[in-house]
Amino acid sequence: MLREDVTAAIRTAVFEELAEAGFARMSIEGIARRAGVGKTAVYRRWKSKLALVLDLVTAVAAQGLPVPRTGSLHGDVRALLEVAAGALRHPVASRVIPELLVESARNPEMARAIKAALLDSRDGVAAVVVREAVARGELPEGTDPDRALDLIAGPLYWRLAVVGGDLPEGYLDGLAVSAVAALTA
Amino acid sequence: MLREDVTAAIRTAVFEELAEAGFARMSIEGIARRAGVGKTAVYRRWKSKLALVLDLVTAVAAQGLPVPRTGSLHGDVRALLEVAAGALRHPVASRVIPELLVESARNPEMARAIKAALLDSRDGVAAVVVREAVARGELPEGTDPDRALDLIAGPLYWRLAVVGGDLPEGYLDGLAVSAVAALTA
DNA sequence: TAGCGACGAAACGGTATCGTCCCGTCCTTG
DNA sequence: CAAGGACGGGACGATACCGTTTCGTCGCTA
Repeated sequence: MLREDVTAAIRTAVFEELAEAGFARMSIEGIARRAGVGKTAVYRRWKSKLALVLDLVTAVAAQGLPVPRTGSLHGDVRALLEVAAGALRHPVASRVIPELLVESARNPEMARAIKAALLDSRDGVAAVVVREAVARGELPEGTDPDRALDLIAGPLYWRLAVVGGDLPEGYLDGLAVSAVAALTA
Repeated sequence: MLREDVTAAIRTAVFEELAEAGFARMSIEGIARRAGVGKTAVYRRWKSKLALVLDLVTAVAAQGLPVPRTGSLHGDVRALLEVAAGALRHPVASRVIPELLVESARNPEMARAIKAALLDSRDGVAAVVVREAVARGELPEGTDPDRALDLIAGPLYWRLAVVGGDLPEGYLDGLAVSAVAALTA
């Protein structure tokens, strides 16, 4: 039986290595070293670096994303932004997520896993939010959920993950208002 | 005297390697191989991989960005989006830009160069556009140019560079309208 | 036409990681 | 208390780059 504490130590080490060095620079040896574990323990569980990361990503994806149901488009958007900002402000996640997104441009398997983990679930959430807003008459029929996600997630991702900017007091509030205005324009 | 055709071949090879393998995986040997050149030719010009890429980035940055002056906020935003979309649709640039942005999260020197190349100049452009829109009365005084850039560039970057989506007919037009609505909200 | 210098190729010793294998220890289970 | 198995450690040959050096070729220029 594989020891669960060893498995957990490896998982943690992978996230840290991924944040610090990135997927390309990350090595099995480095992971084992950081986890205080033999290489054997890693290879006993996963057959490659890619399989390891893919496993972690899908594990995170399985948790799913809560769908906000605040009763108004603005409320839903605000809640979505709050969740996204929480993730992107996490010092490890904020480096791991862009790293994996860039890596997935070169790796179809990675792309599939990442899309399932972040985009589809988030997209699913966006689709639900849009559908309910349409039902309430807050958005015109035929509103594209993908485009809605662009307008909601794009500015926040750009600021937090791309430019590396901070998140001033009240920024999310203003962004929610702007996103709703953009959606209804 | 260093031969200019050799230098050009190396530059081209760097961009291609950067797009294909990424900064971390890219090697001087690989660059020389792709350029059909000896390693010596590369080391004769640059002292490291980082110096090489930094040099290319600042060279691109030196070209600067045209400031749109269409006379209206909507026109300026639309023009900005057009320029950005042109860059992000280029098959090499669309991979190189996110790659370097992610790399710059780990490399202060890279971060400085990239910021100067893409963000500051684009930010400068955004600042000009915002200032003129304020002067025309299209935007309230005190509008934050950074936030404006988030709202304009964010959705497009998210779609083209992060999610890897396409650019449907008329998307930029709609995005320009949405961005203006978001700015004036 | 003679010489200088950049060129491509290739070899150098050095480092890092690969994935595999073996060893001796320790914990758990039966 | 005996046995099996996962453990950490480390050696293994193989591969890929590192940055440097040497060599012979080729194209300028004086």
